[in-house]
Amino acid sequence: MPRPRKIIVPKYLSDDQVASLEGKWIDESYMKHPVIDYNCDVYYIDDNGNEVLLLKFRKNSFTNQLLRTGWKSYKDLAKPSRGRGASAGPIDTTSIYWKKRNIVNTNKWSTGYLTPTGNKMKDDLMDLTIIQLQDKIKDLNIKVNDIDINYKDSLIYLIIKKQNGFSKMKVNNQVASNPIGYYEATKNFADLPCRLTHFTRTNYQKYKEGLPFIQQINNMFSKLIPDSYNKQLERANQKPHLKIPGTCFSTITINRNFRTALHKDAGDFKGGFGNLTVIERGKYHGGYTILPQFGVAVDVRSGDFLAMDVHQWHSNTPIIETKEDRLYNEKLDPVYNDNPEVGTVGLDKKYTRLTFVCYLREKISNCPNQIDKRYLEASDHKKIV
DNA sequence: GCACAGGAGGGCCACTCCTT
DNA sequence: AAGGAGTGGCCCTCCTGTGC
Repeated sequence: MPRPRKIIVPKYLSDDQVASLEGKWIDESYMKHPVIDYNCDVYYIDDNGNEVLLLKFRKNSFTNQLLRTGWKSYKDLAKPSRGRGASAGPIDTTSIYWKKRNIVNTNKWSTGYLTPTGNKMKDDLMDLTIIQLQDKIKDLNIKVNDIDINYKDSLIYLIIKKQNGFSKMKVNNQVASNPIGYYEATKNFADLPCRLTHFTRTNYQKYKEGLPFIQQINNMFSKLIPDSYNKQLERANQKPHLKIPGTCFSTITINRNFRTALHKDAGDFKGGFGNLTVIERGKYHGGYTILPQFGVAVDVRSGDFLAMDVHQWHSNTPIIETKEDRLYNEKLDPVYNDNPEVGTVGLDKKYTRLTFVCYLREKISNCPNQIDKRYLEASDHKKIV
């Protein structure tokens, strides 16, 4: 195998410029270099003029047998989620998912919505005349500006808001993406301890069966970037009961047909690298992993390995089905039976692009050394304990 | 440089409806 | 009756911006 190519890139966008693109779609126009689809190490020049490793990419890093293992074990584990933040992209008000709902307080990639009670209020208020609505506004002591007072819609929403018909929670576009493996304590909704995530526990067999695939991701990381690997392994070994066996990872994010908008990964070990691979079925083009600040993009395909600094802004270019791709994909035996009416982004497609991002969650190291065993083992489909 | 306020983030599960 | 799938609510903590 030829020596991997080395590329050194400047920052084409300032930190502020790239940050302002958070949550936005990034396309191939941000590429300043031809797409990387060969073995390659990319370094960037930081603000002090130092060469810093940005990514290492290696083609065909998995045997077909391991890819089959990964596919079989994990193809169904990319559960739809409304909480992926900026990476889920701007709220697409025309999408199947949002057209079914009444959304409010929409801002960039997150939005509120009318609760079922709010929807009911809306139906009832629609029947009123503007005069009746204005009276209601006065009765309820709602402040209203000179413009809104003349618009039925505005008045209706003001009344619903006043009567608590807005969701308290904000959500993002629904995409097929969720964490598998271990998670630190969460004290917001429920008081959950450090644990194996519930979805991992209810799919425990599949999770276990796929581990040889995950361990190969680990091995690639170890081989390519030994310094960072050892740092991360040492950190992971502080909580051996909360790491994926035979790896330096706590957690894997599994995505299906998920084109991410611009984001930085949150929650992972600051000194670590994100380790990424893809398993695909059917045909598509694009979906490059792009770092727009540095003008580079990588075409990560089935069985390729990418280690990258996920604390830099990154995204995916559009995933395209050409006419030929579509004809081919139409003839594939279906392996999923998703209901496209639900509107989870990407699940209407016949091709499959599974991505695996393996990392160590930063706060795992704050977890206690003793954890109730029930949070760390297989579960039936009932309550968490 | 600090205190404070306000907003954003977010995994799990109860509930409903439907299928077997 | 038991399950799967879809839907939407739970509310604390962290982060960021602002004003002193």
